[in-house]
This record gives sequence, C-alpha cells and structure tokens, in this order.
Amino acid sequence: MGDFIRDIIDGDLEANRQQKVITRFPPEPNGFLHIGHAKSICLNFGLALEYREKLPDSGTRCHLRFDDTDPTKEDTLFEDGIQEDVRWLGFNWDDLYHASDYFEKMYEYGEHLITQGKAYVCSLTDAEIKEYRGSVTAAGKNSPHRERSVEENLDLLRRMRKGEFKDGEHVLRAKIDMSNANMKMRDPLLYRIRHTAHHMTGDTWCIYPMYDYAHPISDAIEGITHSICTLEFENNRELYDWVIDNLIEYAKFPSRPRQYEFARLNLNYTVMSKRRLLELVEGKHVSGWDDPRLPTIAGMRRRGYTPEAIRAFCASVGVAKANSTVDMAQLEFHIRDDLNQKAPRVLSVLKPIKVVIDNYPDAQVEELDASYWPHDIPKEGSRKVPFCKEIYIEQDDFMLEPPKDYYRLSPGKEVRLRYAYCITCTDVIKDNDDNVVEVHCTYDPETKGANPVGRKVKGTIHWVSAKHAIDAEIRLYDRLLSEESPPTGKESEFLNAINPQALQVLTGCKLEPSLAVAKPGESFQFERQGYFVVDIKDSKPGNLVFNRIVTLKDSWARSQKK
RNA sequence: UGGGGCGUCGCCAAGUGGUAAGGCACCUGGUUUUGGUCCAGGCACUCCGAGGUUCGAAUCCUUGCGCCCCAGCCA
Repeated sequence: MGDFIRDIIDGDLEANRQQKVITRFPPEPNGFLHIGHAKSICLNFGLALEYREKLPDSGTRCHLRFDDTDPTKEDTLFEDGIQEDVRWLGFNWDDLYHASDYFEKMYEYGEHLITQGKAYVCSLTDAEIKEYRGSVTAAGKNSPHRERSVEENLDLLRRMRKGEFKDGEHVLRAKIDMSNANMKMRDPLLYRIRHTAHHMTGDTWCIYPMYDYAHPISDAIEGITHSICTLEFENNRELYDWVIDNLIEYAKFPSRPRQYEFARLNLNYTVMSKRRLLELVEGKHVSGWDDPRLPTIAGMRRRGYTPEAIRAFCASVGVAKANSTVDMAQLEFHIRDDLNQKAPRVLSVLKPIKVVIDNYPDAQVEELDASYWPHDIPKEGSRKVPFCKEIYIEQDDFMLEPPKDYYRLSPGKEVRLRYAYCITCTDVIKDNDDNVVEVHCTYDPETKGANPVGRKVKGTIHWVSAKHAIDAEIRLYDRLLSEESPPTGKESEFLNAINPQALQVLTGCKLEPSLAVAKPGESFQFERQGYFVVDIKDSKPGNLVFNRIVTLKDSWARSQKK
C-alpha cells in the first residue's frame, strides 16, 4: 500500500538523505478532532509504526505536538480531549510536546534574525500592514520601518517582550520581499503582541510567534524529518524553508525537515470545518461535541464506530494530492465490515406489533437456544431466548396486502420465527381507524429448529417474547445532512441542509431479556436491523438507551424504492 | 490579471513510454433459519479537451479548458 509520501520517504532512505523517519501530529488545542484529523493521525503515526518495523533502533517515531501559539483560542480542556481521541484511535505518541516548549528558543532566533538583517520590528497598524501587502495581482510596498537599524530592532523587540507596548502596536516581521508573487513571502509576521495568559506558559510571555515561524522551528528542534500537512499550506512551504534555511546554521537543528502536503479528507452528507462544527454545537443543533451525528472522533465513538473501522477506512481512502470528497457509504462499509466480526447477534423489535399464536399452550414458555453468531462467523457462544404464546414482531414484517416478492408475514402466509417455529397468519384485529393492532397466527410444532416438510418457507423474521421483553429507548441515527454537500453559501445556510431524520428517538422498543445486562459501549447486531451500541452517557440499568451505529445493508428496502 | 497545486469509472485511487490495479457504490446469479455475511460474474477500447513526438502515450512536448489554495497581528 503505497502513496506519494511513502515514495518520498523511501527515496530519502535509499539515497541516505535520512536514516530514520520522525513525524508529528500537530493539532491546535482549540477544538475537537474529527475524522479528517483521523486521516492525518493514521498517516503520521502509521508512518512511524511502519518504518520503525523496517528500521528498528533507528529512532523512528511520531510526536504529538500541540501547536499552541495563539493563547486567545487555546485551552487545556481541548488538549485532554485530543489526547483521549488519539489514544482511542489506537495510537501512542513517542513524545508529547508543545510549540510553547520552544518559545524561549524562538525568541532567541528572532533576535538572531534581526542581527542578520533578516527581520525587523514593524509599527504599522493592522490596516496599514494589510494595505502595504498589496494583492495577488499587485506587488506590495515596503514598510517605512523596514530599514530600522539592528540596534533599534533589538531594542524594540526586547521592549515588546517586556510588555512595554500594547497589543497591535508592533510586530516582528521577516525581511523578505514585498513584491514576491507568493503572498506568504511579503515580509510575513513572525511575532505579535498579545497581553493574554497562555494555558501552558501563563503570563511569562506577552508576545507570541505566528504559525509560519513556530512550526518549522518546532519541527526542526524535534528532529522531524517529514513534516506532513494539508494542501492549503503549499504556499507556506517556501516560508517554512526560508525560516529553517536562515536558522539552521545558528541553531544547529538535529534535522532539516521537509514539508509535504496531502489532500485533507472530505466526506459527503456532513460538515467537517471547525467553524461549522462549532456552530452546530453552540447553536444547540446537536447535543454537544460528542453528538453521534457529528463526524467528530468523540461523536463517532459515542455512535459506536470502532477505531479499527475508522483506521481501515482511512487506509482505504489513500493519500494523494487531489481534492476529493469520499462517499459516506465507504465509511459505513468499513463500520459494517468490522462489526460483522465483532457484534453478537440478538433479537430486538424496534416498532412492535403484537402477535398471538392461538394454538400455542397459554402458559407454556420454552427456552430456545440461540447462537450469538451466524454460521459464517467462527465464534462460539449462545444464550436462551424465551418463547411463549404472545410475541412482538416488527411492524415492517407484516403487511395486509403485500407485493408479490414480499416474503414476510401477511394473511394466509407462513414465515419462520428465527430460532423458533414457523407461523401462519390466520387473522388480524384492527382498531377503529382500520389499523392492524394484533395479528393472530398458528404455529407448526414440527418446525422447531427444523425445516417444514413438503413446503418451503422463504422468510425468517425476528421477534421477542411479549411477556419477557425488556423496554428500551433506541436512538436511530442517520446522516447529518440530507444533501451530499452543504450549501456553499455563506453564513449559516448549511443549517438548512440538516437532515431532520438524522436523529429519531424510539421508546418502548422491545429487547430480548439477555440485553438487560448490556454494558455501556457494548455493541450488538440487532438481527435484520443493524448494529447498535449501548449509549455511554445516557444508558442506565433498567433504563437502557441504544444508539444505532449503522443499518445493515437492505436489498429489500432498496428494491422497494425503485 | 500574479503565484502555488490538481484533473484516470457515480465516489476514492493505482499507474512514472509498452498497450487502464484495487476498494466503495451499482447490476446478475448462487448459498443462507439475518432480503446480513459469503461466493461467482458484470461494470473506463479509455485516462479534462485539441494538436504533436513515437513502432507504441494516461504517462513526453505544445496549447487550450476546468477546479482548489494564497491578500488573518488564525492554524
């Protein structure tokens, strides 16, 4: 399984440009991780795992580094969440760092750049800086402070650090080229003044480095060999190289990292941007960052997605440079593929309708043996399910006037009750509005665990004993949006695309009694319905709450749609 | 109108001059006490378009076209 990044690494190793591979996952602790981050996590940590195997004892590793250079947005709370998510995905960082660990070094390098004539303190206002920068088609013009002496620059920077100026009064800038075709190279800002406490460094600093300055330095200090980021940073690479090239001799970095960019993950029927996720959460359109409708790691965890499935999905989408949007069906495939092997089968009726088996002895109860696994899953284990005269079946499994190829229950027709008997519908009871409220059947005692002789019964449906069933709340989750891609329009327009069916709460669902002891986070396949997980937050013994992880593929439903 | 990228099946994605991998989705059929799984088969004479080079091109050249990113004291 190769991709252009692995090709580059292989090339570096073969040419002996590198003897090891050191990567890093560098989230900013200002929000929660989503599946797009999962792709990056799998790439960066996966690379370290793979190459450590090929190059044992080489020092190959992957760091988790919090890119905490903007104290106005970042928080320890987010760091905790991020660490939990990375670990849950199944990865362990070899070292944990903060960009803020290097603030002192970065400052020192800033002074060095000044002494080299490569940086200067600029005192233009916010608006002036923007104006002087020019545009994509027009060159910018030099700041009037561009030729300040080294002494003046040093003095100003030191006083900036001491806190002698207000926010925005001065900035430190790289002296590069105000007419560069690459906007990122037009004397980019290196430091800005922020009289704001930092969650790691407290009030030690009132000047903070910008991403384009902090990132290459952090990478170089940590000995990162391959600094992998997303496509939108392609323009920043030239600046990344500039920073390192102008500091590497002085700083004696342990590596000369190179930045490579890959396409970020996009998924249809959902939103991935921090801004939109935040809007959903703060606007109470979802219950929180871990709402199972969200593509956040926390949301997917609560939804019942497994780390293995998410990793397999990330591996399946590949790593390339073309902007792309992966079909949600591909993610769902991997969820089912994983759960098929892991989730024991049980019987649950979501939308019950009562069935009375008229010729079954009134007080009789049979304990039927039911395997947790289908014949094709090589696992052992079974439980007893009680069977008696009154049971519940799924409303969808009964039809008064069925289409020709419907092979569930309908008047005069026979179906198999999974693990139990074949029953034939003999009568229905309707309410005043003509709705079927009860179905009457007879059973064939000869069909217990055996096929009827002389006839074929095509359909098998699930059921649960009315007397023994336990009640539960079941939350049916579906795709967040009802449209493939959110409206491109500005503002909150995407909110209109929210799928009203993304969450459907069902109460009074009937579960087989063995589920009474199901533990939070435990997942099951409810036969013929889908995969469900006991909600980790709201489920309580005696008050069970299940989340639907994903439905089973349903070729019947699909054929009916046509 | 500047610069940086990208364009291969409905969606991802291999391919790097030798005659279009694979996965998802979809369609057929088989197995089946889950209309699940599994199994067998189908699904790009064509690689954004047009020229050209070559015995031979998705791969090289030329030239169009389309899409994404860059003008935060965000990352």
